[in-house]
Amino acid sequence: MSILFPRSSSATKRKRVIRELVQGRDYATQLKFLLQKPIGPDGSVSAKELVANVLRSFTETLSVLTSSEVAISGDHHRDEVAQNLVISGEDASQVESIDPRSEGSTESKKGSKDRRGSYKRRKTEQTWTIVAQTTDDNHAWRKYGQKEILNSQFPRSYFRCTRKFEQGCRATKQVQRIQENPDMYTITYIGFHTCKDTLKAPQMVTHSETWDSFLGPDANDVPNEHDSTIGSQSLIVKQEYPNDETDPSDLTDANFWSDFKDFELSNDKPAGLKIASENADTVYSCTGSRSLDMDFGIFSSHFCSTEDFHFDESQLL
DNA sequence: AAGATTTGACCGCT
DNA sequence: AGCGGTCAAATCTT
Repeated sequence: MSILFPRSSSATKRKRVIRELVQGRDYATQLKFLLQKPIGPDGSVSAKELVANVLRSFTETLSVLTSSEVAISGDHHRDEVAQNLVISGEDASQVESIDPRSEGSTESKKGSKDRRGSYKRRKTEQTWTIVAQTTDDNHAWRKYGQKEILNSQFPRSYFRCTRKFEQGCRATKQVQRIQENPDMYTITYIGFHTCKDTLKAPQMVTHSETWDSFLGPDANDVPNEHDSTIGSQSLIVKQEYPNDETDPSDLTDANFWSDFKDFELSNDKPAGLKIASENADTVYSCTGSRSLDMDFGIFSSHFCSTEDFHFDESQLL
């Protein structure tokens, strides 16, 4: 990979660029919010598209910048970045689609120590975290572990997709009660669902049962096209790109999260243009630069109106 | 009986 | 060394 920013000289410059871009995008997000309020059935569409393009432009730039940051870091710094950014091309060590144990297991695993624990950590997997009142997210999960966590009063539970072995779905999540507020859970999703979860998790999120209710009455500005395709069918289409092939109509994550900001804005927040509230009931943060097309189902029904999203841009800096 | 959960063991990573 | 993620046998639930 090529190095776009010489590390020593341009590090601060790079940060500045990113900061400015982030800021600019936030402004565009706010503008978008303003535009969509007095929405005329026909009038504001082009303006919205314009703003969406601005947003996308920022997002793309950020994406390029940040991915080059990955390229720069060929050292320990890499891990830190990798937590936050998608690594192009999956780590070869974790591409197993189906757990090798499930079949074969021909090796002598009984006699001596079994092979439990011999796995590759999925460090480069995209992760995102929410704080919510429910752990239910319309996906079928199978609990596979629980751990006491240091300095944490509540244990952390580990779940994998029930389709892991059937379909090689690699999605996992971790759930932990919040110490300060035991009614709430921190839920960390790791990896995307690549399964067709027909039983519990309809990937298709219908408009009426999700965003409408989520957004409230006057949040009719349902995402479309690049702008924000959350919950719309185009997301489902993107399941055709389960890995990292580039989907021309792909959303970048940041675009995606920007749209969640919109939801926050158009939700229960009074006209104030607060993008990320520190005291939000629900914080949403994301790592990874891929679109979240596999998992919109999780947002569909459980983000109650008091919840907020937060895309933590500071992770990029 | 099959699927889900529990729980101690195992092991990668820092 | 020890934390945390995963495994898998035992147990529970449906």
